[in-house]
Amino acid sequence: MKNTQNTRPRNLGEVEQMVMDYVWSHGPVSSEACREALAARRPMKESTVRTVLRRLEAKGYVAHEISGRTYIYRAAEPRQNVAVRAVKHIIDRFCGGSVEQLVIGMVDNAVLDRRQLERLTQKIAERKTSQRKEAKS
Amino acid sequence: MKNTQNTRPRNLGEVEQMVMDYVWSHGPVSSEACREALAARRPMKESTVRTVLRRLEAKGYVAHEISGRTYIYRAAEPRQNVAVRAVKHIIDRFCGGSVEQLVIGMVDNAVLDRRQLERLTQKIAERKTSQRKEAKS
DNA sequence: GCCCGTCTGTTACAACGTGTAGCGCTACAA
DNA sequence: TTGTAGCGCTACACGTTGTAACAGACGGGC
Repeated sequence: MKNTQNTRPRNLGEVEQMVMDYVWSHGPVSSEACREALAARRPMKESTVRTVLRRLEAKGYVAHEISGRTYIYRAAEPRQNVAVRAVKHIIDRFCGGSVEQLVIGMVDNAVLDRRQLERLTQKIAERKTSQRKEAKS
Repeated sequence: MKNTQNTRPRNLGEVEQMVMDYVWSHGPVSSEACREALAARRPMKESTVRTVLRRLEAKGYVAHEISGRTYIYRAAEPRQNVAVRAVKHIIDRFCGGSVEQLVIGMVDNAVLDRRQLERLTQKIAERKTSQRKEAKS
């Protein structure tokens, strides 16, 4: 419904990931701001950053608005959504859609423990009731 | 502890994925058997399949044993483990390790519903008690 | 013992993704 | 008007993946 860009949830490269992390953490940024912020860990020319940002936009990860003459990039989607989609993809790919097997595996691998799961179940129960209106995707 | 091959959980390509799916579904296979099985959906030369299999082995996804003169490939790890590791990776990368946010997001995105989660909590409770012996990685 | 078919190892190559960046054009400020 | 900040376009090197040919080795039948 909003898949204007690409159909495949392509992974991000290392630099792309770094940039996205920054955009997600600190709201809207200009390419220069971004470059400066990452300069310590990864020195890049400004044009490099811009290219990355542009590619990220092509992939649908960010969108830009223009402030004066400067492009201000902001995340198109919150981090969490991307994570969820990525996980969904994994589930489809590896588990044939069975989330259960995955979650069980997560518990077995100590990624998730029972206590967390219980808390989650609760939190989710709340959410669920407060938003059961929309059921179409 | 057994990371003899690579450190990064590189993604599989499309064909690699298909091959892995086959290996995971049907136990140990020869490259020829694999080729034949996938021929319908994707015709490939036998040498192509072999290359893919060899690369998968280099990546640590499969291992081979020799039967006569033929290489028999088998999955090095069950599907589920790979899925879990992939998810773990996503969690680290996107959620700063917070599984909760992710799972909540999954529910919000209808990837997981409360009923499933409840069932899971139960199943997991069982598992947990029947294996609390091992706590080391 | 020799030849053949079968399997494997090696090598190649094109397409694509990603990191990195230069160049030139435009528009605003002095 | 001219300098300069900021953007689009283009390029290129490198690694990954899909695809495959070719050559060497080995085991079996004649």
